[in-house]
Amino acid sequence: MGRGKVELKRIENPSSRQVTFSKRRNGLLKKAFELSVLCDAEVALLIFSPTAKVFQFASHDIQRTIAKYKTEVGLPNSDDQGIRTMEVWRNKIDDLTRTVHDLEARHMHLAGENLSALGLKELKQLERQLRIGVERIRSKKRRIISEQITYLKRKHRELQEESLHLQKKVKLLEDANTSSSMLEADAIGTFQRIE
Amino acid sequence: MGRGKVELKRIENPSSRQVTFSKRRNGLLKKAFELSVLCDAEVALLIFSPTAKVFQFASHDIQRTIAKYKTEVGLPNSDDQGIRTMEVWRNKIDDLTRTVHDLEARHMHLAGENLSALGLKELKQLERQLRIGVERIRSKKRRIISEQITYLKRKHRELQEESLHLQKKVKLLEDANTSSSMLEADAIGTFQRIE
DNA sequence: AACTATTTATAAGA
DNA sequence: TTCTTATAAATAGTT
Repeated sequence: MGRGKVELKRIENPSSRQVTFSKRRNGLLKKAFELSVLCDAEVALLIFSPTAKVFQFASHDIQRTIAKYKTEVGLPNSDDQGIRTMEVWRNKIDDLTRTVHDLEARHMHLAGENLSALGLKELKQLERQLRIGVERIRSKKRRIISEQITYLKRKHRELQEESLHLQKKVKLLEDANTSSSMLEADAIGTFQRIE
Repeated sequence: MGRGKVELKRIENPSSRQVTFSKRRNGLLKKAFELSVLCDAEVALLIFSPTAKVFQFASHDIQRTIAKYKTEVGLPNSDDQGIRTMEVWRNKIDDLTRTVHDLEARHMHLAGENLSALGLKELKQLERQLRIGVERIRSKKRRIISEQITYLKRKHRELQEESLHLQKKVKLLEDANTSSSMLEADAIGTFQRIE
């Protein structure tokens, strides 16, 4: 409808494409509106220009129309999917929360708090657990201490030996000093290096 | 465009409304298509007939177009909101997971396992904690046991008294039996009730 | 943005 | 629904 027939393909000339877009967009919006009025239809029309501008017509609330469409078409309505995902996550959170509560309760029990709900049997078991724990910790402590003692003894021995060695050296140097004072500087240098 | 001009208002005659809907719907869909091709535009068109039938045209993926529209218009894009909610939940899950790990580690320590990473200081503190726990548990145990003993003693006393009482009753009945056999049935009834 | 020659859409009728 | 056709409306190309 115009002076010439147009081929159904992208208009290459950018400016005439822009003009045509503007004209036809208005026509389309108008016709969408007319359809909705004349025929009592629910219409939603979204147009993005190539330059990413948005134009829209909606005879009713567009959110609702879109939601209705999604339900109607029965696509994996992203909302539904979201709800399912949410449920999975909620379950995960519930699980974790329960685990945390359990652990906190156990922890309190082990700390000897909040024992009111426990019976004699549970208390006995708990005590046994704690005694085992204490024993293990003591044994670990003993091992650490014994290792430290071993280490310190060895260190002590080494230091003693070194001390002895130095003593000898000092003696030697003192002897040398009495016979020749030329060696003194050198000897002191050696001493410092060792220290 | 037609034999007569039409007023822009709902067509009252249902059948002609239906006909007009059908014709104009096709026209609209066609024009939407043409716009998208000629002008390289992204177009989405949703039409619900009054009878709730859906018709649609979309030049691109309609879900994406809708999402794009929502973002563009800056409405509380349900996707974005969902993503934000998800992030909050993810953080919650991370927090809980960390808490669980911490608690499990503490628990293992209290059980005297996995002590390798701990130093002498931590071990001492741990031992102290456990000793306190053990002491509290023992005290609780003692209290329970003492309560049980008290209860059992009382019960024992009560039973002794009851037993004595019954013995007396039996004696009484035996005495009565020798003097009058008319009372026997009644007496047995009483006995059973008490038991 | 306006104009106008043409094409296109469609109302009414069959 | 579909086809036909007269006519309204839209719009391509021009100014």
